[in-house]
Amino acid sequence: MKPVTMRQVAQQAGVDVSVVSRLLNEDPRLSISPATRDRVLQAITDLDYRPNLAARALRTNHGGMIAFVVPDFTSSVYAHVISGAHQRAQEIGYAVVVDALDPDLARTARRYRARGIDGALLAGATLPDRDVVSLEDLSIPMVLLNRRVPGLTRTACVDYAAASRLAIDHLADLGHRDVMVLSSPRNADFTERLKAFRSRARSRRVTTSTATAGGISAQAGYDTGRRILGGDGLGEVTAVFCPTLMLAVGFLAAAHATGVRVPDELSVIAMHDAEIASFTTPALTTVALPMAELGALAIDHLRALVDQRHPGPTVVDVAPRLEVRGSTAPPRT
Amino acid sequence: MKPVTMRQVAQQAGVDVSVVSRLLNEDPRLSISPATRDRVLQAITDLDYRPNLAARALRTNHGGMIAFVVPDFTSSVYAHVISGAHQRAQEIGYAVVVDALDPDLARTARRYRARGIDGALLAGATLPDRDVVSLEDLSIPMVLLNRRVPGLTRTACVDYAAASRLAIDHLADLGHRDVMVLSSPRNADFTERLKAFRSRARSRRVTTSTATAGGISAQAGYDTGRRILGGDGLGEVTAVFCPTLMLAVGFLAAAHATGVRVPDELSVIAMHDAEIASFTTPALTTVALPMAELGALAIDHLRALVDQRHPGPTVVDVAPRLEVRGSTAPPRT
DNA sequence: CTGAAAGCGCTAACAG
DNA sequence: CTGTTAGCGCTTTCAG
Repeated sequence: MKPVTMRQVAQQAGVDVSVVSRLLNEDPRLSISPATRDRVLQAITDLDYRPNLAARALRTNHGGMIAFVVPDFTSSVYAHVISGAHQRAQEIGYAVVVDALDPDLARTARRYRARGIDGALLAGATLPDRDVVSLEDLSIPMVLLNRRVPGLTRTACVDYAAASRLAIDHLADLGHRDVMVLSSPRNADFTERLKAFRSRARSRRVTTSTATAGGISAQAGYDTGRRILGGDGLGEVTAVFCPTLMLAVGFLAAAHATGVRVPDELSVIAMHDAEIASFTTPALTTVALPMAELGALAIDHLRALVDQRHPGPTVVDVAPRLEVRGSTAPPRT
Repeated sequence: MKPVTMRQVAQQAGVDVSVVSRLLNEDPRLSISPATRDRVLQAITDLDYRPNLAARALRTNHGGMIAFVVPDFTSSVYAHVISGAHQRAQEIGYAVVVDALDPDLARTARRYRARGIDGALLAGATLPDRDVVSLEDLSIPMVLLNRRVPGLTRTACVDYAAASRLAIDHLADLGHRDVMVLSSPRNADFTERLKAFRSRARSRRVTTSTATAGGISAQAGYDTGRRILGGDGLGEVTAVFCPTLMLAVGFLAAAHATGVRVPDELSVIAMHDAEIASFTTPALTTVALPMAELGALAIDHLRALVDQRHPGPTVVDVAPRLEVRGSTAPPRT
């Protein structure tokens, strides 16, 4: 009934617990005879022994857990990130705790410390810059996801520059010269991708204008769409870039509602890809980003910090991919 | 730098650690003078003391964590459940670990036990019945989500009977007499809602037929839609019931692709609601279910088990709600 | 009403 | 190459 302890393993193998412990932790300066080693290993499997992590944590201040912190569980943006993170964490023996974002990071870090959580991945799109720059002196390491802040190395990002290149090049190649981008002041992680987008636009001699949306939801996209398409405001604009998938879904619905035909009158392209993009009408052209890899690499980054190493900023090395579907076409002449 | 220990608190307050401990744990047979009590409480806040949960776990075999186990992180079905579960867990001082489903529940339970995870919530739609019935004799308690198995009390479900009543009544009131339901053999949790749906249909004298889909994804819905709508197979059917939202999204796209007009020629209604339902064309009529409450009540159920109590099956008491949108209308005469 | 003391299962420094 | 030992921070029984 009660779980097997290391003591029992040692007894069964006829050695001391310290031998078992050092074998399990691969202590480099342990030289063990193959015979006893085998006996210990045998005992471990025979008894189906599992180390008690609470005891280990008590001893080492090292609980073998990382936290994944999100501002909102219901926004599915991070599903793929967490999936990749979980898988990698599992491989290196860490468990993943999910938690809601508390703006007081110092307090959060202390809470985690007391729980045996060794580090945290932060989906901190809504945090003010000033809270984020002081990530270095928290009581546990934290890595910021998909957002860059000057002077901060504790970040892991996908390659928004490459993604923006893909999006702009696609539009420019189709002949678009005037693109509107949706923005959201509340989402600090947009700055990254919008900056990259605008910069690439300049080099392709594409003019960009900006419309402000009230968030990242489909509703925000819809409202913005109604506002823009409802008036006479489109002007020379022949394409719209949405920095988020749901924003594009809402925008598309607004286009439908106002009778603006996509892609005949207006092209729409979104950053990020998910199943839903294939099932809107028209299906959405998107730039697919390697979010699972982001999660995995963020775990590696965090683990390095936990092990007292000092990695530079992580940028995911898997290339973004353009998914051309029905929402983009050459502009009407 | 190092976290404050109970020792320091005791020292500061001029008492023994055991007093602090018993105060913190609200030991019933501790009578403490208000004066010392206050001194201790003061010391705790002054030093910003936080109990070391690893130490407590070691002592009590009780880590203050629960696991939320899903077959797949990227399917967003459980976002609201986990949100409600997390909130409730937080309120009672539990942390939530997320994990991927491993069909070997006994092994999982032992792994969790070694980690200080006190119990688990199981999104076990894909588990065979035989694995699920023996939930009672695992080394930690587990509660099955949204699925009922005869003889098993460790479940927490929303009220699919009420939800089905809502769906059928809506269709029947509109005048539909012949409804097709989408099913999926791989998803054992469908049986519950489909049974409820068919039973209510009988009492409203609505005929039901069944089409088998290959899963719960939009792609599955699309493929099924193409198969059904592409042929000459609709017959007398004037409405389709989808037991999952994404299935309906895909089905709608198939209707569009095959030129079947929704809701003029065919009504579509889905179980479960999410933002996307408002932004399809036409917008989807759905039955919204209280998934966050399900999460919260599942936590309560699990906590009762952890505390050695024996609750009966949990059924969420918040009523489902019909969200009438554009995808349902009276049948064409 | 409060203190002393043992020990949960494990790690790591040191001794043999 | 292996054993001894001293705790990590907390809970809990038993004495005062």
